[in-house]
Amino acid sequence: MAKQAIATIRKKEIVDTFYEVAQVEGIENTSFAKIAQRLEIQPSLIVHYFKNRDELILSLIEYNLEQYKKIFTIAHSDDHSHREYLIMVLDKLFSLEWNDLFDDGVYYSCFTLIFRHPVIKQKFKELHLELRGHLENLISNCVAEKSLQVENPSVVANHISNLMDGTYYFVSMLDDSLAQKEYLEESKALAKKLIGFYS
Amino acid sequence: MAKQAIATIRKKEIVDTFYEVAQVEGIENTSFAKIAQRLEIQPSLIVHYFKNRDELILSLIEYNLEQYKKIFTIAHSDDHSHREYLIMVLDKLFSLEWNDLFDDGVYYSCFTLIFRHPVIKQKFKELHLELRGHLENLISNCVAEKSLQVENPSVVANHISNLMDGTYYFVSMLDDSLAQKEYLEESKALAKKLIGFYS
DNA sequence: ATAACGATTGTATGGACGTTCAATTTTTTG
DNA sequence: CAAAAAATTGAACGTCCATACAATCGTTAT
Repeated sequence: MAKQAIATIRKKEIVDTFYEVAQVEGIENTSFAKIAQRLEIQPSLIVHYFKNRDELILSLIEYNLEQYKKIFTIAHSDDHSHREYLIMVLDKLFSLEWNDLFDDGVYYSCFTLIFRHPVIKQKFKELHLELRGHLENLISNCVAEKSLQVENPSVVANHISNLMDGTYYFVSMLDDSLAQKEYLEESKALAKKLIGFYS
Repeated sequence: MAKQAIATIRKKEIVDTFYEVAQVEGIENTSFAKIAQRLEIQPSLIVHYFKNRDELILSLIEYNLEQYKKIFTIAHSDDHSHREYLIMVLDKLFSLEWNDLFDDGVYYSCFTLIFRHPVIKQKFKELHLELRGHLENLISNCVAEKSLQVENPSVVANHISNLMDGTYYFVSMLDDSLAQKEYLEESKALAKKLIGFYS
């Protein structure tokens, strides 16, 4: 195997394993030693690739944010109108599909780092602004298509995003996934109402 | 001073100092030694009062949740109608006054513990359900008073709460407090709209 | 007044941590 | 095939940590 490939794979392996361990133990309790043990390598090899712990955490965060972003990606086939597409996106946004993409515990743990690390804060901010901009565009498309009447797409995109973020925050405190779904449905209904779509 | 009083004061001192250090260093980097140093006592004295780290963290969380709860407490004088009171509460909920009550960084750090500690999860859940119930009551009072027309106070209380939680989550990524205020205002406007109050 | 008790100190321990560095193995390059 | 470079090992270091424990000091109760 080419060396370049080895380096890339190893780095990915290490970040993945960091993620796995962090899911169970929490980021703050995930050490080089634990990651190395699970990978059956020496801790010093991790240092070889990541130099120090901060760099490793930053990689974890970048991985996390990439995953987060994926929730928005639905193939936009020409079969659908912008309106239909927007509805599909909303259905996905207020579903439990996030769980397949990332672990809430790890995600929120990374998030808390924004309060002490300006660079991380910036990354999170950019991601969220991007997603909100994306949602705004979808709404604007519908307005242009005249399939939707929304006065201020930007504001509505913010409202829906806030609603969504707050709903996930809340349902993460619930153990019953049925109850989670109901709360998500309730919020989704409001989201649709906000764009003037009554289901 | 009575021994009982000393014990109570010391415990409070320790939790307060934990909080202070955690604000700057993060919970995960706040050790017995650091707390002790700031208080000019021996680390072992902390152990004397808290037995182990988990117990200390639990106390921190309880302190945090008490503070959180305070945002809802506004004296309800008889001078105000339920409707006026509700508006006052909403104004407060969507203000930056939370910052005076607790540190967002510490709060979210505590929150992330819900994903690995069922007891903590339960505490957070109860708090939020209580606050949502409280808000629902305020709305119901207005409906009874006939100063508001809301079909389902419970659902609307959830919507407003989700909106609020999501808005704070989002504005914590912003550095500019003016921008924070604008986003909060935007969300507050929707909250008022949701109860049929147009300002 | 003295015995008991809680508050506090001081010291010690063992373990985990991040990181370093030199040595060794494996792969690539010329 | 030899030399260079990268991957990996293994051992070691100093630091900090949570916690244990025995000793002391001060207060309270009898």
